[in-house]
Amino acid sequence: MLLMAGRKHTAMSEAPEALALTGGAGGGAGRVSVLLPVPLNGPLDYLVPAHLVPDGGKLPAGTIVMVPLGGRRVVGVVWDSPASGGVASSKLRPIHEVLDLPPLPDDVRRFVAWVARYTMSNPGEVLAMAVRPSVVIAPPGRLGWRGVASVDAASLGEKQRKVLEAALAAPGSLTDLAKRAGVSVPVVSAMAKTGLLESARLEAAPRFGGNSGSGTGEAPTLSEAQAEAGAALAGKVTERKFGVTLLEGVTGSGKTEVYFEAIEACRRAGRVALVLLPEIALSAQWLERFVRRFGLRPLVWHSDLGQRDRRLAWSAIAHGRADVIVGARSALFLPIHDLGLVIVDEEHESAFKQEEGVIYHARDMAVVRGQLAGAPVVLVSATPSLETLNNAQSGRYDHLRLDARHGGALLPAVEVVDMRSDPPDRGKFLSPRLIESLRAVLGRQEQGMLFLNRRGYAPLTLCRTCGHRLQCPNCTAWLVEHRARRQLACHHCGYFEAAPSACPSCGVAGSLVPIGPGIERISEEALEAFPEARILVMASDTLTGPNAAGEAAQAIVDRRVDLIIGTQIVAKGWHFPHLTLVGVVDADIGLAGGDLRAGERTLQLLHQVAGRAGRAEAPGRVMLQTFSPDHPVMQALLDGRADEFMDREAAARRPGHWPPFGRLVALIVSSVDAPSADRVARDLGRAAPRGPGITVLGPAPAPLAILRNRHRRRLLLKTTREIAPQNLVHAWVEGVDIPRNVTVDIDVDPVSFL
DNA sequence: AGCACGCCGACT
DNA sequence: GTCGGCGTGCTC
Repeated sequence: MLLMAGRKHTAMSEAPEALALTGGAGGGAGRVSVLLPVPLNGPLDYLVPAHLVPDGGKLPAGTIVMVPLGGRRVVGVVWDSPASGGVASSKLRPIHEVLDLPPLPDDVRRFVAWVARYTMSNPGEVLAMAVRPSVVIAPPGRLGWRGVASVDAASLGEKQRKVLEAALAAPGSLTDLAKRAGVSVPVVSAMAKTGLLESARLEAAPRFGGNSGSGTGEAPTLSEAQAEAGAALAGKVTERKFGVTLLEGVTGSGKTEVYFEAIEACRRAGRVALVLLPEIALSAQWLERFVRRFGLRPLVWHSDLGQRDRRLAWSAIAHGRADVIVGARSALFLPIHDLGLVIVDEEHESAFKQEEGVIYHARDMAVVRGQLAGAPVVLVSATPSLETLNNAQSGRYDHLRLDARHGGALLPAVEVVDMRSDPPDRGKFLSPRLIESLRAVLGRQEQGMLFLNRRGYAPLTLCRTCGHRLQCPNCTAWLVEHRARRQLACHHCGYFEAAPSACPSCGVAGSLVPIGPGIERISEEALEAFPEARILVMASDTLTGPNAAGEAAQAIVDRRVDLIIGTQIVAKGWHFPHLTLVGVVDADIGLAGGDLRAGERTLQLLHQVAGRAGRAEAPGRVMLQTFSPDHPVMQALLDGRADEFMDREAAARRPGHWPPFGRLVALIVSSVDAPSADRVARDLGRAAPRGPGITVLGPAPAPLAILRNRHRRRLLLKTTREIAPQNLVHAWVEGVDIPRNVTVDIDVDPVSFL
C-alpha cells in the first residue's frame, strides 16, 4: 500500500511511537486519558468520578464524554490507558458527564490515530473530523408536547383521548398534535395547561432512507462480464476480509452496476457500505441510479450539509441506522460500526486529496480504513492512477477489468486538430475544421460539446498602451475576467473587483485587451458561429446550488440543449445519450509546467471528457485541438492506449524513485513577511536530512509565490520506498527555529506542487 | 482551537 | 483615568 499524507504544522505532534494505541479499556484508579478535538499533542488525563461507573467498572475506550478544558466544556473520547508517570493526579480534573451515545468504534479510533501519525497532524485535529462537537451535542431542539402515560384515557372525552393517543405515539407541537388527532388547537393547548400533556423535546425526522426496508429497486440486467466481476466483488464482501481490488473499465462499461452488486451483498450481510465520490455535489445522476437499483436513498454525507442534516446523519450512522453511506472524502471519518465495504469511485481524481487542515489523500486513507475494519476496498476508475496500477501489477491489489462498453456502444473515434496547420481565425480559438464538424453534428439534430478547463472570459487582461497586466493584490496570479459579471477575479483567493474601463496603471481608456480564452469567450465565439443553436454553459461558478448541475444534465438528456460548453464539471461521469461530438478547445492545458503528474492528469481528464461522446447507437467522435499532436498524451488518446502511456510514465519515474516508486514530502514555508519565510526556508535547507536514498530539493519560491498575502517557499524531500519519511521530517523540522509569524505546512506525497 | 493573561493606545 | 488591541502561552 502506498503510504502518504500531509499535515498542517504549527506545534509539532509528539513522536509517532507514542501515539500507538494500546486498545483495551480505560486505565486503573479512576483515571483515563481522553482525546479532545483540539490541536494538542495528545490525549489529556482526567479523573473518572465514581458515579459515572456505577458498577465499579471502567470507562471503556471510545466512550464519548464531556470534560472541562481551561474555562470551557468540550467533547472528548476516552482514548486508552493513561501513561504512567504523567501529570500528577492532584492536577487532574474530573470528567463532567458521559454522553448518551454509542462509543466510537475501535477501528475508528485506530484510524484516527493512524491518520494522525501518518499525516503528522495532531491526533485531536484528526479526531475533530470524526467527532465534531456541533454534530455530537444534542441541539436544544424545539419544544413540543408528549402524552402523560399515567393518565387514564378512559376518563377522557373522545377528542382529548385522541390527542393523548397521538401524543403518546409521538410527541409534537400543539398544531401538529391537533392535526394528527383531528381536533382544533385550543383542545390541545387546554390539555397542555391542565397537565394531560407534558413538555418534550422534538426529534426531527431524518430525510434519508437509512436502513429502511428491503430494496425494491429494479433487478439489474448485467452483461456476462459485469455479472462475473460483480460476483467476484460480492464474494469478497461475504468473506469479510480486507483486500483491495482495482475495478477498471472504460466509460460506459457499467462499473457502477458492478459495484452495486457488492453493495447489495454488503447489505445482505448486515454490514455498512461506504462509497466515496470525488464531488458529492455533482452526484445527482449517481443517486438516481442508486435509487433505481435499491429502491431507497443512501445516506449522503458531504461538507456543505446544513447543521440539521449533518447532525441527523451523524447520529443515524453512530446508532447504526444507515446501511449505505455515500459521501465526499470527509465521510471516511464517520463513526461507522461494522463497516463491510469501502468503494472509491473515480479513484484517480485529485479531488480526493484534502489540501487544507489535515492534509490527506482519501483514496489512500480509504485503504487504511478498510484494513482496520477488516473490509474489502474497491478502487474504481476508467483511468487508474499510476499508484493504483502499480499496486495492481505488483499483485498487492486484485485487478478486475471490464473491456466492452455495455450495450455494445463503440468507443469514440479520437482525432487531433493540429493548430499549427489548421489555425483559427485571428482572435478566435476554434479551428475551421472543428466548427465544420460541429455544424454537421448540429445539422443532424445531435448534440455537441466544447470542453475548456478554464472559467471566465479570459485568463489575462493586458494594457495595449503600457503593457500593464492586471494582477491579484493578494496572490502571484493574473486576474481572470468574468465578463458576464463585469468583474475581474482571482481564482486562488476569491478576490474580485469591478472590471475597469481604463488601465489602472497608465489611465488610458479602452486600452485593456483580453488575452487567451475562457469558456465565456468560447461561448461567445460559438454563438457567432451557430446563432440558432441552444447553448448551455456549464462551469462550477455558473451552476450554483446543489441541484443546478443535475438540472443542467437533465436538460441535456431531454435535448433542450444543442451545444454544451463547459469546464471540468462536464467530465464527471454524466450520461448524455445524444452527444456525439466533443471538441477539446485546448488539449495542451495542464501539460506545461514541471508537475510530476501533468501528463497522467491530462490524459485522465481528456479521456474522461472523451467518454462523454457517443453512448447510445450513434458513434462518438472527439477532436483535440493541440499545438503538439506528437505529444505522448495525444498519441495515447489517439490510439486508445492509455496503458502504454502509463507504462512509459512508470518507466520514467522508476529510476529516480519518483512516486509511486519512492516517496515525496513537501514542506511549504509561508509568512506574511517575506524575509522571515526566506530565513526559515534557508535554515530548513541547511538542516536538510542526508543519507542514502534521501534527496532534498529546494528551498525555492513556490509557483504561487504569494497566496492570500503570504509569501511561500517550498522544499521537497524525496526518499526511496523503504524509508518512512515521517521520522525524518519530524527530526528535521524540530531542529529548526520557526518563529510564530512563520508556518510550515507538511504535505506527504503532494499532489499539487503550487 | 479557544481562552485567559498581559502590556501599550484612543475614548467615556 | 478605563476599554481593548492581539502577542504569548496553556489546557489534564
